[in-house]
Amino acid sequence: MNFSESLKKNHQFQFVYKNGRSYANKYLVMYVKENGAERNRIGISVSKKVGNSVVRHRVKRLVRESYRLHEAVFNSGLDIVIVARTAAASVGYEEIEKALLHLAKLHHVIKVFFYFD
RNA sequence: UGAGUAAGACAGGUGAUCGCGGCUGCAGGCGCAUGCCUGCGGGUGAGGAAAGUCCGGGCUUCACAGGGCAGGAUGCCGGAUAACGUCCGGUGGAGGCGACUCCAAGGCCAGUGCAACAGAAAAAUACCGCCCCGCAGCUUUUGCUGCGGUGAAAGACUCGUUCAUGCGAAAUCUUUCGGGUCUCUGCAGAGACUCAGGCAAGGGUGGAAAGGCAGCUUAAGAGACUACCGUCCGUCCGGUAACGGGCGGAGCCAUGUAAACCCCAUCCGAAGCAAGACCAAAACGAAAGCCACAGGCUUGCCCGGCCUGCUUUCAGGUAGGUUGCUUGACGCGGCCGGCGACGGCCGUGCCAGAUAGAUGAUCACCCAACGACAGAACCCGGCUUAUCGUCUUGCUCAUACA
Repeated sequence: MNFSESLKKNHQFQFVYKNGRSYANKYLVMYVKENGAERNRIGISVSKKVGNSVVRHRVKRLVRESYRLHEAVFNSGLDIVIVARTAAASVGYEEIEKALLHLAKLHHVIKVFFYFD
């Protein structure tokens, strides 16, 4: 991804959980914390409650794809953690995409011109 | 055609756009350099179970003269294999009309233990029952009904067995204790008389009841005896063997359970890729050097010395990185050997190697249908479990036609 890296270490996730703000809807939970850098860092977490290995992997891909396609409209300099909830296992790409953008609006982390879309 | 059975193959496809991990070509940039970054291409990228982690092996490190014990696993026979609890071919048993399927299939006549409940009784017995005997009643010819029908100890004698002590068996006799009936008397007690039972077929209980079934014998019955079947023993033949078949003998010391202890035979050192190997920041440790710099102490000051410090080297080895990491008991094709598992030879191919973990999204078309179970993590051989469906081949049964 052009403008983003991924969060990898457990302590990085824990830092965002403790210090970031969070919003949630039916399918996803989003934590956001400014990191002071130019690039965004994104972490996706899918617990074992969601399903077996294949299901978890698929949800992760859908979330990553949704972010990738809308990467340009996000503000920069953020650490974002997205946690999938159990309901996300049974829905397709479109629902995940809507859920992601909905949470981004709640956080006010997307660029203004997107509101007039 | 239908039903079934066995073995095997596939696991949505094609195109377009955007996107990801290895590999690789070219161009540009950075760097002394192994290389790193960016862009544009090429090619490649999850499974039949990748799963459960239940067995077996390779590989790695540690341990190890040899032997034994303990512990664990396996358990009809022969073979295959690197090895196996797997596979193949047989044997025996169970199921199915059949194709075929299933089997923890060594030993309870080595020992010990257990067998709840039920049932009379669980390895010993007698509840009902069958027969017999005695008494009473009825009938009075058979018969029917009711009640009852002993044990223990010691000694003698006989027989069998033993060299003998002794042990065993059946009948008889004696003594003591005991049971029953009758009589006497004051409830206690005394006296007399008497003591004949047999069978295990059938019923019932149970997972299991002393080989099965038929006959003979009998009062009733019983391997007490007889035929057949079964069991056990011996022997002969066939087979590498498990085992099968024949002949002869023994009336049959006798149930189940060894996924009860146990016995017998065979096998097993431990831990795992977060194994292991290499490079190696920071911090810590050791040694040397330096007052060129800063601070403190020794002093009122200087020199000198010491500590912190700084520089260099070394050691261990953390974070991190590299490697192990995919060419292998490998795939495909052919030939040969073998009933087969499998083995040999030749040709040919390279087919994921990530490290928080790469395969996705959207659109269109095809198919009856947007499709089950499900994601590599060192690598193999198996087993087990999950699974929407599609297809191929062999065989069996039924029906129809010829």
